Amino acid sequence: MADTQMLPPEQQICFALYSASRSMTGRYRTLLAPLGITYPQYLAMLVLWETGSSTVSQLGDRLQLDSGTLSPLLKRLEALGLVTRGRSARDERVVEITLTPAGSDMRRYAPHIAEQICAATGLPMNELVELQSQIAALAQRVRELT
Amino acid sequence: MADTQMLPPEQQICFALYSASRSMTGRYRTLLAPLGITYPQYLAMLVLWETGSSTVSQLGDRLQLDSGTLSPLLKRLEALGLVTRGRSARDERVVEITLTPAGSDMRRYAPHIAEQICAATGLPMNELVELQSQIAALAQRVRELT
DNA sequence: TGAATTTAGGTTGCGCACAACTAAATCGTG
DNA sequence: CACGATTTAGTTGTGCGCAACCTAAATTCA
Repeated sequence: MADTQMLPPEQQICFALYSASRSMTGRYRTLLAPLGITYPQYLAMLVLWETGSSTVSQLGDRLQLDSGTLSPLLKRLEALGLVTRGRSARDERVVEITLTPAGSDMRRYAPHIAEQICAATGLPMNELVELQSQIAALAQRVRELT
Repeated sequence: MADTQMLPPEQQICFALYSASRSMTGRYRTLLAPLGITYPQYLAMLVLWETGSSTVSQLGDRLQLDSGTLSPLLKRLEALGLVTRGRSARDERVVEITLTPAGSDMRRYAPHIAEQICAATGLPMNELVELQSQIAALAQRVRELT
């Protein structure tokens, strides 16, 4: 267990993740500015483009976010006219988030954004996929420590 | 450029980084709770344990954070009695952040924390180092796109 | 030397994250 | 069926991140 002792932040895995995540989010900030949404809002849109409609807790499961984050975020997407929020008839506890036509239309910009992001990494697609899966596996292992 | 088109968030590199970063920070939250500091505060302490004393902009360069984040963060560390803040005599624009004895003492807990974090990744040290350097390189490439 | 520029740090405002808490609806068991 | 436990969202409060803006001090250089 040689020298985990006092590594500088630059050589620690968590700082690499923290720093890389913020760098990538900054890239998204530029790309998403014309759409008027933030990166976490874009993540919610990605799920909705796939499902058409989701409950708050389904979005929370997909994005690993709780209602304290999602409730105000989804209200902002509603204020932008991209989604509607409404209580389920079957179960009044549940809030269904549904894309509006404007929200669906926005999907047209997604391919261009994804392409720009991949280019920004400077990695070929096969390496990108490999790195992605390693990081996702790491996240899951850490998350599952309760 | 096969299918960057509409991948779900779970298969995108940025979401992996974002999710992994939050998982790891959550782990640090548990480990740092006894010390009463947050992960970003811990990062500042790591730099100060190495240097003894730094200016705000030096900390900003190391951690890639601006004064809008660091100024209030450092005031909180000062309120906790871990650092002192004072204008440089040579250059009145510069604020020097210096460890207090209590701040230096806290260094004793660092090895245990680093060990717990490495264990939480579930990776052997050589793989951890390899992954860290790939992610750090990615972050730097993205950051350097201006 | 004195005006323009640069640099260092701080403030404000907004949007996450997350803990802790609340209210309402539903479920499960006796 | 009753009633306690669980589930679902929302609210509040704190601490980041970051853009935009501000002030003061130092530097440049005409």
